[in-house]
Amino acid sequence: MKIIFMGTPDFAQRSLEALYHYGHEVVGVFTQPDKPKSRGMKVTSSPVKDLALAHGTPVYQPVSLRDDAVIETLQSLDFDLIVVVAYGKILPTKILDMSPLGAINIHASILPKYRGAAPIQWAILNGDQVTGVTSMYMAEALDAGDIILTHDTAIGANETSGELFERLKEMGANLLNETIDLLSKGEAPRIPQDSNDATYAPMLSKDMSAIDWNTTGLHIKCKVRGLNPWPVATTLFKDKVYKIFAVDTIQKDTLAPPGALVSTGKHGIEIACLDGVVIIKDLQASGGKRMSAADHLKGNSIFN
RNA sequence: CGCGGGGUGGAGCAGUCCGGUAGCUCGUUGGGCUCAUAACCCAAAGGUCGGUGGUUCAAAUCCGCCCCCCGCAA
Repeated sequence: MKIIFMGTPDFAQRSLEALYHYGHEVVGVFTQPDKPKSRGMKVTSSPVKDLALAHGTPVYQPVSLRDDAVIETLQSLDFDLIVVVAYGKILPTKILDMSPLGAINIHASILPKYRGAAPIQWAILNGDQVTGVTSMYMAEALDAGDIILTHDTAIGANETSGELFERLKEMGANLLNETIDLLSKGEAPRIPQDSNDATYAPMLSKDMSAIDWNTTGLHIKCKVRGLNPWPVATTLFKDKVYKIFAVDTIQKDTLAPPGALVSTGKHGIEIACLDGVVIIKDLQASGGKRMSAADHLKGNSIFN
């Protein structure tokens, strides 16, 4: 099948890789423009672009899709289907209508739950035990198109957003392949979403990093897992900010008020919360490297 | 040239401003104590102080250049 692929981050890259792997003809790739990034503000290209170039596929990086030049580009390409995975731009209906077999999208949740930018993280933040990936026909509204297929998976009790990301990336790529199979046979179902069940997963931000110790241990653990690897849960201790990468809840009675230090040891740093004690196992002080709580305690006595 | 922090025995840190025998906590090894121990006591091994050039009688420390790691901002 002749496909135009639109995507940007590594999650999308994996799906593009699957398209190449299964022998589809990728006639063009759209991805976000190169941007100055990270230390030194070096101009960086997206993972999708890198892979496309490695395969000799033409790459297009329009700033806006509402541009006649984009329409002309698409008209010049011979394709059957548009596949969108984490592109980061809204596709105008004008473009959706140009595709003979339509446009499909891979989304990292079981729709209609968690429409939006950060479905993986919100599934963990909310303490869900199951999530998955969905393929759908694209519609005008955000992630509201008719569903084609879904695959679900259990979320591990200690799984972080980063780890779940890696797994769903694989599942998404496989789901894409199955979906295209069905489409090419004309057997793809079209199941409307019930918008009444829809929930939204907005982009995460640094503003939500601070841990509120006046909540339950389970809640705190979900937050730490969900915000790892970005933006990472943080806490203020003696006027210094610490990034918290991993915690566990333990059964322990304490008279210490939420947020207070209970004890330290090889196993970690124990902090009181609303319903017990949370043990910090992996952290990073400002300006420092990430390390285990035990290592941190060796040269930093502030917790003692 | 976006802003800032840092590279010191295996690990985490101090010492750098005000050059002059490299220190702390943990770990490792050996020994001791103990019914016993991840606890305690004693001892030992282990570092060209990121690299390089310079200043100096003398550089972890001052100056130049380079490499690597981290945070912010995007």
